[in-house]
Amino acid sequence: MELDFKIKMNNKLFLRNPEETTLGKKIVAQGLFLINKIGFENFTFKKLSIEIDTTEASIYRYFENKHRLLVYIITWYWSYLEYKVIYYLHNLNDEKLKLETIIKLIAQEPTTKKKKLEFISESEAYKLVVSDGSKTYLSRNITKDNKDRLFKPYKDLCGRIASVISEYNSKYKYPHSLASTIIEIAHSQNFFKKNLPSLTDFPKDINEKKLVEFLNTLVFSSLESSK
Amino acid sequence: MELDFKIKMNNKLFLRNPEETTLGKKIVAQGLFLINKIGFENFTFKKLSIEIDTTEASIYRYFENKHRLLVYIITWYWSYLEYKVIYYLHNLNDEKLKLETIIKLIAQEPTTKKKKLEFISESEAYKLVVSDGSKTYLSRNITKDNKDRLFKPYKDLCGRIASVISEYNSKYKYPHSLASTIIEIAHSQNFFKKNLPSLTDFPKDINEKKLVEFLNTLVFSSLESSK
DNA sequence: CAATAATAATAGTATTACTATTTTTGAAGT
DNA sequence: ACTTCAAAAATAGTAATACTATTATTATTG
Repeated sequence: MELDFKIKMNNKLFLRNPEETTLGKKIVAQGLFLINKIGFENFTFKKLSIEIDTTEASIYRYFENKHRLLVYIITWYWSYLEYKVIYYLHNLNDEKLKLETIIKLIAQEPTTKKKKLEFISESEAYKLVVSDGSKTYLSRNITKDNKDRLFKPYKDLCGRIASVISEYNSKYKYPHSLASTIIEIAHSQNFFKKNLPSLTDFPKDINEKKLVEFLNTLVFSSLESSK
Repeated sequence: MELDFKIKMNNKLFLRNPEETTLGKKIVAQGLFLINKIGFENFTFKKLSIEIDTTEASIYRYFENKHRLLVYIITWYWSYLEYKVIYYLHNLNDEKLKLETIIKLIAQEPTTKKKKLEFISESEAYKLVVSDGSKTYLSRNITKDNKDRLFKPYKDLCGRIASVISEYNSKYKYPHSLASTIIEIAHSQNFFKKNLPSLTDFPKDINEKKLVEFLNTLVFSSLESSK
């Protein structure tokens, strides 16, 4: 697959654009690894600064706080995923196949490939989305963050999925809710599968096939019944 | 409604049982209000101690940290909700009606009534579940917390709902995933409705009627299609 | 009513989350 | 090559947070 595009990040997210310097890229890329390793709650700029051999204050010159770094990475992932959706849907004409493709893209953990252009690892970003993605909006700053348009990539992705849903069945009344439901459930079921398996019916070791099947039933029977 | 029961809390949750003392009950009840007011991230035992006119150290004698207090309240809510489910399903024979009742109980914010026996406010607990409920398990302690059986009430509730699902349609392959999906989506859609309305199709001011309808379609069309 | 156990308050400490100030680096002009 | 000056990063802080050890107070029992 060749994805050739440039993700434009919201500049409210950072104090200094991390893409522009070696240190900035290191903060984001290694920050992502460290958060996944020790958990967002335990993650501090101090620990990251030791890891990448710089100082706390230098990191603060790029990001206001660790929450903004989290939103930066998660937001990047939503934009990246939207591009992937555009790319994979490009040649498809069947609306059902389009939705099935979207569900797979959201629910399946990407296999690690050596990143080329991007300094952010896709598979690490997917892990972070599953374990900490909802923390971006489950915060007291949500009103301000929303005004700063930080959730635009997530809304754009939902909006795009909602359009495909409406094309499949224009009578269906809840395309946006169904779109956000697909995303949220794909991630929460993946999380439960790994950590609280009794809340699911998926075997822990196996891949996401059953989850994809579960989501397909959920989505298509809803959309069929209201045709 | 008369619910007459005693919720038995897991004693791994606290260092000293808060139900046994006036101070303990104040910590939980007022803690819940304060978390809802300022947000879990901004909440500290110091701030709570000022609010209820005691000291930080006294609160630490009851709860190891603020995360445990959060889990205490959320866990209490799951147990309370399971009792409510038992109570409301008691006289029902129709399986469809049972599931519809469950969906309503989960999705509708309870109207505040003066609590009698319980020192925890049900409607405040519901608000907390919507905004911070998932933070109980989205933490690095999940493996240890799970071993301490902290998520038992949530699992029990899901298990009970899964049973009703299986009774309605014994062929359906994902009763547990569907049960946890109902709970997670009811709360995340309620949260989005309030904070990021473009991710839903529900008008902000109106009650949960449309959300209930959305969930009903989702659940029953899935269950019908695989009969 | 003294002994002792339970409870809570005082007074700490280490870490976290930042910020102000100083130093270093590196490019531009002379 | 050498100064100038601005950008970048490091040093050295501070206030708040998340706890803990110690001391004091209160309640209970022999």
